[in-house]
Amino acid sequence: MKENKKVSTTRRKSADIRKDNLQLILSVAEQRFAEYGYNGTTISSIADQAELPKSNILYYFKTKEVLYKEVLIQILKIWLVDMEGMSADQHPREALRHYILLKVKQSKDHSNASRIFASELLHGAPFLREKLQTDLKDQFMKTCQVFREWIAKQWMNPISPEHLLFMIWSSTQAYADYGLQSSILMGKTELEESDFETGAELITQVVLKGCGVKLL
Amino acid sequence: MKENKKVSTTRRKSADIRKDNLQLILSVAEQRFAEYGYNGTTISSIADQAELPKSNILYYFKTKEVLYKEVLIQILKIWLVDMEGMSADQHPREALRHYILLKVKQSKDHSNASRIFASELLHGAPFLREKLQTDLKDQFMKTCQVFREWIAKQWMNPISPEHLLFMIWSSTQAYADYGLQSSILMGKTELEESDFETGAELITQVVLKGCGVKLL
DNA sequence: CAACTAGCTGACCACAGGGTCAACAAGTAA
DNA sequence: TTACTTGTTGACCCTGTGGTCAGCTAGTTG
Repeated sequence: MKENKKVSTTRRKSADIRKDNLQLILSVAEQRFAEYGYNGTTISSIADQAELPKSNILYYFKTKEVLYKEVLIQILKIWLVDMEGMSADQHPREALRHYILLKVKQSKDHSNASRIFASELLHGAPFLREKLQTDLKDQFMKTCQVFREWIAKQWMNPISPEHLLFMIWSSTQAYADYGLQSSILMGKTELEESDFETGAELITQVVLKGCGVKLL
Repeated sequence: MKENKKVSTTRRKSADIRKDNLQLILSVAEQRFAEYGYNGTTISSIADQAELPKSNILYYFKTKEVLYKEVLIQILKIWLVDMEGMSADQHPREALRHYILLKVKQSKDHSNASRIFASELLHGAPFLREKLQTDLKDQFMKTCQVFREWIAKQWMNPISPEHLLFMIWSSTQAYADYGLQSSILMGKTELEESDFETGAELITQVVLKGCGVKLL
């Protein structure tokens, strides 16, 4: 916004530099952490891929742990927002269909984020413990409450809301976590758009019918 | 078996020593790898927990990678055996119920093994690639074929066998992978026997109804 | 018993990886 | 321009870790 004082080289404001670099580093870090896990990822490798010196990474993120946690926080936000979409006044037919579709889409479009999250849980959530006990638990209980109200309205059979939610989470999440292996088993190099669609549709059908939700 | 020549200390045959130590190391390694992943696990930590000197571990397993692979192989075997249980002449009502129960039980009784396997898949199966493409894929296709025959006999609705199997895998597997987090969300320190039962029952019901399998 | 093999282990090494730091460059504000 | 803040970086350090090795002890075999 300021005038171009001296040379024609693009001058960048400090704030912009900061913002851009933070974003670049977070994005590269997400990829590496997803592929190699926390311990398998080195700051150097992130630096290389981001084409920045290692010291520069450490300038923006004091430690590797701080960087990793930052990545995790971003991911958790997405998770929570998705779940908020479901409310008791919607009919489970639409609400569940929409949520399942959304989760599978997340698995496809943000597979790195999904996988980091899964890996973190798998190893006992050493970095996310507190957040889980507060933020995620809150939303979890709200969603279970929604399920309970659907049951009360006889819109679905009386089944355990907690376990149902686990089932939906795990089966949708699988398209990120095990997408690569699924494709191997089906003899492809990677899952195609249509696989995600088929998967989402199947999960939706099985869940709705399985819960006794009236279709149509 | 030999006489106690010198002191009263128990004399052990070389073969026994070898067998015992291999077993001990594999078992400890399984725990550590499950909890901390491949890169997060150090040979020293395994040595400490097994109460053996580090060098002794390296005496039995030339490298960390060899040890890890050995653990993986054992796990894959269990997976394959479980799946073999299902055949086309059984009715899906019983076969699926049994398989789901079995998988949830595996998640409970062999949660470490299950988690290592999941973690390996999550990070692209760098050590298991070939085995997946051969052994697991074989069994996968056989099982899909079983599903197809059930569909042909109109014992279940015409749905994608591949995706159905993924759904069963992921939702049963979740009781190992995310068991700890599930318990946090439900306000417990760890999942109880009854949680596994409830989970298995819910998955069974949802899958059977969802696939249009006639109950009873 | 002697000769041999299998099991065991502390000392050691090379090196990778997280993190520090001091000096310098580039934007900012007066 | 000057003074100050923010960004950048190579050199450096230290810990931890995978792995080697030489020498030891304990079982095995004749």
